[in-house]
Amino acid sequence: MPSAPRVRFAPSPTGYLHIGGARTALMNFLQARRHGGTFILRMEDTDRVRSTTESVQAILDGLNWLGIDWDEGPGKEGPHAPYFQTQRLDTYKKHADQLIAEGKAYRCYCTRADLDAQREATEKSGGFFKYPGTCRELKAPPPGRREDEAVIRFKMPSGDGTASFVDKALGAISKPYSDLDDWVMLRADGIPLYNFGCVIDDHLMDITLVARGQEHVNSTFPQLMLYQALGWTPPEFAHLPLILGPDREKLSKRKHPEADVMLHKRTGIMPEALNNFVIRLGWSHGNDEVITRDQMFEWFDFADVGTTSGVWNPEKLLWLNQQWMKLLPETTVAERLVPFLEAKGFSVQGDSRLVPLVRALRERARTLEEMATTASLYFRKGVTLDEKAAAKHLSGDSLGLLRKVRDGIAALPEWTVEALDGVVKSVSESSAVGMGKVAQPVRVAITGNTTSPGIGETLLLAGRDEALSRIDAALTRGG
RNA sequence: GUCCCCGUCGUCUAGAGGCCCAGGACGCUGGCCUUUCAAGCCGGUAACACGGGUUCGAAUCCCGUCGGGGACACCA
Repeated sequence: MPSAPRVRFAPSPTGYLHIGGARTALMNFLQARRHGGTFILRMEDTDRVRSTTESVQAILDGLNWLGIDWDEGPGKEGPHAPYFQTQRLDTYKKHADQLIAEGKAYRCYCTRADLDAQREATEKSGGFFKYPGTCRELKAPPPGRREDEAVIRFKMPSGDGTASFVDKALGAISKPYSDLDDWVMLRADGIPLYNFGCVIDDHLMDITLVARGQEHVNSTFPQLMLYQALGWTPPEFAHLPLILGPDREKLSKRKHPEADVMLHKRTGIMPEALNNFVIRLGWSHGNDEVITRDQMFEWFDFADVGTTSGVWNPEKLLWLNQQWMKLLPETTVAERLVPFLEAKGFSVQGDSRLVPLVRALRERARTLEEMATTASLYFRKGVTLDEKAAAKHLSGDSLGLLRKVRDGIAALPEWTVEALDGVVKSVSESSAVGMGKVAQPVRVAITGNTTSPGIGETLLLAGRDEALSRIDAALTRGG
């Protein structure tokens, strides 16, 4: 490979950023960074009915959230602008005209209705439809038809050759010409189809390596034919394994909600974790699991990409997310937690308990959303006691112990985890009972339940006033 | 249906002929730690799809079978 690769991600803006697309983008981005190359973002917005500007924005937002930065593309006009295919129409026309002039493409006047009928008939009889070349040798429009109504088709080379290429991920792949047909390059309105726009742009943008999902391996063959017809050297290709849903079918927007990158943001997954998870689907570096961005830059190479499709594993994503919550600075996690708490109606901006909260809860939550849910307990006024827990821990001798703890902590000049724990410990010792016997009633009084961080932390998190008031309420209730 | 690609624990994977009666991770599970719950630590569970070759030797190479996925548009 040339020393400075130029790679690209070319999504079609017909919806949100898909998880598979995000991984393709990530890998291309990493490849560029690792080898000092350039990463280009190009919008293949040639599907007139489905492409929307909202989708363009959604894709940009998704990439930004994941920290995947492009060097050339929307908002970063470079030497190969524009980066929207619908703004490059005259370029496509020029090349199409050239191909027609050279006899390598031709105008086709067949109507869609005719073609559809033929296709249906062929398929009904069990075959697979190939364009029969009806208009291949036409010199002029049929009677009553005009040139500007025609689509332009690529003329496949005749004979029994074989198209082949060496894929960086899959190895040698080939397909006989006889399996290919004369495909449409340009619609009558001048808007290109995928195989045409893609090749023209990849070449003009000096792309050296095309890395895309495996669903594109078959379209590589007609594209190769086009490079040949144009006299251009094709780039290298790397076809990445697919990401499958739990049903083992290709992750799709329609059937799999987890295909939406931003859904994960909303459920409290962090970008570090999502990138980490997704890069490990189809690629690995020895036994490494938690991988930082810098390590990705250092290690990633398309040569190490696998060949087998991977199934989406939500459990592992969750595990990775927790690993990342423990790895990232507490303050960073705290900042990210704020919106989730605000969504629950708590204004916590600047609250001094945020960082201690993260410290206590990140070992007990796998997502920011989960952490926020648990954290709500400490921002609310009062608490609802779980009946079973209260019956067990807020009765009899326990209440006496709880009272002693209350008196001890109320007398504390300053609330710190150490001081608070110290009170519980001394009550346990002076009363000659185990720590659990003392801590559990306090825990139930504060959280309403039997599980929480360490008892000192729990008290601190609740805050002096709220903690005392909850204990009083428990004492009152218990008689 | 045709073509293309793929096939190691339930899942993600290591493995590029002997280091593998197959290693790691998630999950599940036993234990330790412990004021609860986690986290952490230690241990367990579980796989080379099948059949033929090639070779002194195959998870690794070849062929076949079976299985899975993908592509077959004036979508990308």
